Order: sequence, then structure tokens, then C-alpha cells
Amino acid sequence: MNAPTVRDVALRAGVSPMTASRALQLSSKVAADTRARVFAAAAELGYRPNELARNLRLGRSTGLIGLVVTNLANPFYSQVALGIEAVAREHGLKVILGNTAEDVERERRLVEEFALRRIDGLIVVPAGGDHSHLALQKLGVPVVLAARPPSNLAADCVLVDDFGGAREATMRLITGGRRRAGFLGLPAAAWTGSERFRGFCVALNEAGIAVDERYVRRGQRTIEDAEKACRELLALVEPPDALFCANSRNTLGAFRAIRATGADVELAGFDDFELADVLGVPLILVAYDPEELGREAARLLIGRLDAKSGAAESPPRRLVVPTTIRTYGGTPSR
Amino acid sequence: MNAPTVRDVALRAGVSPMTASRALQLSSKVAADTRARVFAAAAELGYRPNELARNLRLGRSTGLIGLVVTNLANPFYSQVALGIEAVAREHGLKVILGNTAEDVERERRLVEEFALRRIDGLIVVPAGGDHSHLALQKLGVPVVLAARPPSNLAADCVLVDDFGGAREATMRLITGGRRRAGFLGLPAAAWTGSERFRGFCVALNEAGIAVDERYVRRGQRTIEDAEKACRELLALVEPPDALFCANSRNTLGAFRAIRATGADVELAGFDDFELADVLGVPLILVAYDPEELGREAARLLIGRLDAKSGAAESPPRRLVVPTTIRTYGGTPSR
DNA sequence: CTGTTAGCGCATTCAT
DNA sequence: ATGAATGCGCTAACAG
Repeated sequence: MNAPTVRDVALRAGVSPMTASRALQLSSKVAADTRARVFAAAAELGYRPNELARNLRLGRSTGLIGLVVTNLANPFYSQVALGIEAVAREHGLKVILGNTAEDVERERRLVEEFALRRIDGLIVVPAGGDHSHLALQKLGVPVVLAARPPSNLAADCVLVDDFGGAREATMRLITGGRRRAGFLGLPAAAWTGSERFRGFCVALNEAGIAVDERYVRRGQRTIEDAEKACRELLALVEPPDALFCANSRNTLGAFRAIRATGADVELAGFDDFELADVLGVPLILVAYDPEELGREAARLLIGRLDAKSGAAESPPRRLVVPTTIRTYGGTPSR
Repeated sequence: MNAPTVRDVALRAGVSPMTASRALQLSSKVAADTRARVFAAAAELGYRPNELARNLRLGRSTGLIGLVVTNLANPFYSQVALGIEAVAREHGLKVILGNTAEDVERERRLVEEFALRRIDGLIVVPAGGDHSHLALQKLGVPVVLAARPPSNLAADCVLVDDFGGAREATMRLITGGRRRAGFLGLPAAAWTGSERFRGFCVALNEAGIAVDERYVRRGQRTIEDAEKACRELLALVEPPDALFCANSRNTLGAFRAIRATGADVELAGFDDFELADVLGVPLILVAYDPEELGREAARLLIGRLDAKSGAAESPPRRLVVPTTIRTYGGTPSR
């Protein structure tokens, strides 16, 4: 019950394995009736060429690109994956998937295993701060980072305009008349966290407003944390009259706190989310297209694959996916 | 700049390729100092064994399981993928990913390509109604369907308790005092759609209530469609006083229509979703664990892989993932 | 047009 | 403990 090989097909068709191989490849250098016989035999046997052997022989690559993400259950990353898969498909590549659950050690192992499998390229949403273990370029495997810039690594990357989006959203808070803007953010160590905080600060400074450290809370990881942090801000003697939240978890936590206390705080945040329009609160959200981020990452990678035969290595590239501001009204649609 | 092979390592270590190979495999039948030399050489060269060649030689499988889903951007399927990846990882398998965008032709091609790549097994969320093109079992590749049962195909599958969940939620509407329940559903062709409708009907019948066809609308594919359909129901001379929605899109559309009209309609639906608790409307939702569904599918597949060397084929298995009812209050948390 | 030879990188045999 | 020969399945290169 072993899978049939070209030999089996050739035998059945009464030709040499070579002829069978050629016929199957639609090579023109084979007689029409011979080809027909070979195809018939292949069909009867249910023959499938063994891609492994073929690739080995042809010295070709696997046509596999490794994708390593921190959390596939996060719709953001699954959309990134979707974009990558789409572009990969256009180029005849397949995606092999790994989830790290934000565990750097798992990431390291995954990348190692992918390398052994001879992936053609690697796209990573890195978990940790140091990326030296992702250096597959030495093996001739290009690497692209998604959503976070490389550190200790020369690799292309695609980023979101964290700074610009945060700045713009914060500006809107200010032009809306608010003067005491607070910040609910990620751990400072996270790159996106610091960029978004920088955007927040710059927007305030441009408006001649100093950043008030009392209004800055960081490191909330869950909606509950964020709600708690926001309540603390609202309980200050002179509470903030506006908040910029660095991600949707913080935005949602803030929303809960604000709705519960009935405070007059204008809310802005990074990341758009479903149902933002029905919360019944005015909302300024920074939106972007994760799928496009994935597509760009894949394009970058494929560019490297195509260029590999070509000239010298070009320096690492850095692409930025733009953000847009979405505003939602506070009145439920009637 | 070609990747180094065992030969290169052997040359450098001053041994034969065979000895190098053995040393690298940690075979005991090699002198300690020889092994050390081989390892040193391998390290200096940055040697990586070529999995392709190794697998070819060993006649082994690729250790790849194909995952084909209809829409990776759907959080449901990405969670399924996460569950599959987790179990696959435990068993040293990797997941190769394909997205069909609900296109049966693409699904057919993807499965074909996966088969050529000699995947060990296949998990599919099938797009269409007929699954005969998924019959890889003839090639010795087990197939597991996720979320939908096989038709024209002998394959294992893991389903959600569509019927039970719908029945239970509908019962809750009735015990809540409602008598005129409507149904907002999927196209009847969709298996989940018909099962959920069946659950709805049975619950009504058990309560001695006849299904009123005026209150049944199907085939809504977007939230907007669902809202429109719901508005039509609410505009009837004797509108329904309760609604069961077959998926979250319908639930959200119904929510919008109900909130906009202020109608007194109790709402139930299949699929839990983020923010369900802040909508300010009482909600009865059927929840389940997509990740668990993925894990079960992977376990089923791996069971087949393990059993392949063993006895005769056992008949197709069908697993059902349970649902739970979640109720959300109508009063915003204060 | 078709067959023969050879080898991709590795590891199982059988030698030594 | 090590090495030589051999072949996994496939296909370029060179015959014929």
C-alpha cells in the first residue's frame, strides 16, 4: 500500500522512469501517445509526485515561509496572518505556522525548527526585546519582523505608525478643548508602548501643554487592570478631562470606568474594535489595516527571496503602515 | 555560499561522512573525541541537517499537518487554529496553513497542493456542501473536518453542539415568558444553520408552541442584512416578542434594530462575543470554546496517525464540543 | 523522442 | 568504532 512512484507509473505505462517523469512534467519532448499512456497509468495508480524528492533533486527550496506570532487568537495577528497567506499564495508559497504565546524560549525553538525544515523565509512577530536568535540570514534565510522593529538584528520590518497615530488622536483630544489629557499605556519596555507614549507627549507639547505624570499609568495588561488604573485617575483631586489609551484593552477598561463613574472624560485610543459605535460614548480611535501589514511583510520577504540570486545585500528596510482616525459619536444610533 | 552538508562537516573533522552523520545523531557508536571534533566542525560551518533529505531517506513523513480554513480573520477560526497548533506542537508536528475565503475551488487546489507536499494529515473547515474532493484517505492521509460534518466523505469530525445550544437558548426565551419567538438565521444550506434552526424549532415544540413562519428570516450574511431583516419582523402587525439569532452577525444586527426601535424583544443568539455585557440589553448567548474544538480535531487526527500502522480502519468518529449559556444583564454595570 | 547514467543529502546495511 | 556501498524518489545531463 506504499505510495506509487514514477517507477511504478513507468512500469505500468511500459516506458522508462525518465520518460514518465518528462511526460508528467508536461515537457514537450515526449510523444503525445506516450504521454497519454503515462497519464493513464498515473491516474490508475493514483500517483502523486513526491515533492520532497523533487525539491531535493532540484536543489530547490521548500516553498515554505515560516510565520511565528505571539498570539494567534488575537484578531490582530490572525489578520496579519491572513494577509501574509494571501501574498504567499500569489507567489506559490505556503505558510507554516507557529505560536509562541509570548514565550521567547518557544520562539527560539520554533525558529530553530523552521530553519531545519529549510524554510525559504521567516516572518516573526517577536516576543522579546532581543532578537539575535532570529538571525537566520546567515543561513541565507531572509527575516522580516512584523509590528516591532528589530533589535540586535539586521532585518526588514513592517511597523504600524504608532507614533503618528497616537499623536494625531491626542491632538484631536486637544482641539476638542481638553487640556488635562491622561495616558493609559503598555509596559514601557514594549516598543509600541513607548512609541505611542511619545506620540501622546509630542501632541501635548505641540499644544504647549506639559505632560502631567500624575495622569500617566502604564503596564495594564488586562481590561480589569485598565479599569482600575482609570478609576484611580478619575479619583484624583483634579482628574484628567481626557484620556489616550495605548491599546484596546486599555480603551475598554477606561470606557468601563468612565461609564460607571459618569465622569466627563473624552476618550481616545489605539486600535479600532468591533462595536465601538454602540458603546454610547464619543470615541476617537486609531485604526489601521493588520491585513495590509501582513501583505507588506510578505512582499518585503518575497523581495528578498527574489533578490537573493542578484547583487549584494541591500540594507534593512523599514516600512510603516499608516493609521487613520475614526471617530464614533456618543449618541446611540436611532 | 551553499549550505554545508555532512560531507563538508566530515571533511573538516577528518572523518567519513558516515561517521559525521552518526556523531550528529548522538549515536552511541562513536568515540567521544571523534564526536567532539565533528560537533566542532559542524558548529564552525554552521551546519544544519537537511530535513528534506533526511525525511526522504528515512521514508518518514513530513511532520506537517495541513490546516485549511474558510476565513482566518474570523476570530473563531483563528482560535481553532491556535488549539490545533498547540496539540500539534506537543506531538512534534507543524501546521501548514491555507485560507480558502469560502471558495471551494481554492479549497480543492489547496488540498491538492498539501497532498503533493506529503502532509501527514489534514484538518479542514470545509467551504462547500460536497466534500468528495477532500478524500485524501486513499493516499493514506487522514482527514478531520472541523465545525461541519462530512458529506460524501468518510472522515472524522468535530462539531459544535449547534442543536443543543440553540434549543437551550430558545428554551430560556420561553421560560422567560416569551411566546412569539422569531428566528434570524443563516442560509438553510449551511449545516450549522439548519441545525440551529432545528434546535430552535424543537424548543418551541416542546413548549407546545408552533413555529410561526412569518417570524423566520434566513440568509442574512452581514450585520446590515440582519438589522434590516429584524426591522421587518418588528414592523409586523403582531411582531415577535423574542428572537433567536443563529450567529453573532445576526445577533448584532438584531441588537441594532431593537435598540433603534425600542421594541420590547428579548434577544438570544449563537456565539458569544466581546462587549456583550456592555450593550445595555439583556442577552442570552450560546458560548463554546473554539480552541477546544481545534484541540479535539488535532487529537482525532493524531489518533489516526498513530493508529495507521495498527489494525484495520475504524469507522469515522464524530465529536461534539459542548455549549454553555451565558446571560448578560440589561443594566449597564454601575 | 526516449533511455542511461548519475547525484541531490542523508542514513541503513554490511563490511572492516 | 569507523568506512564503503547502496538507495530513498526524482530529474538534469548526456547519450542514442
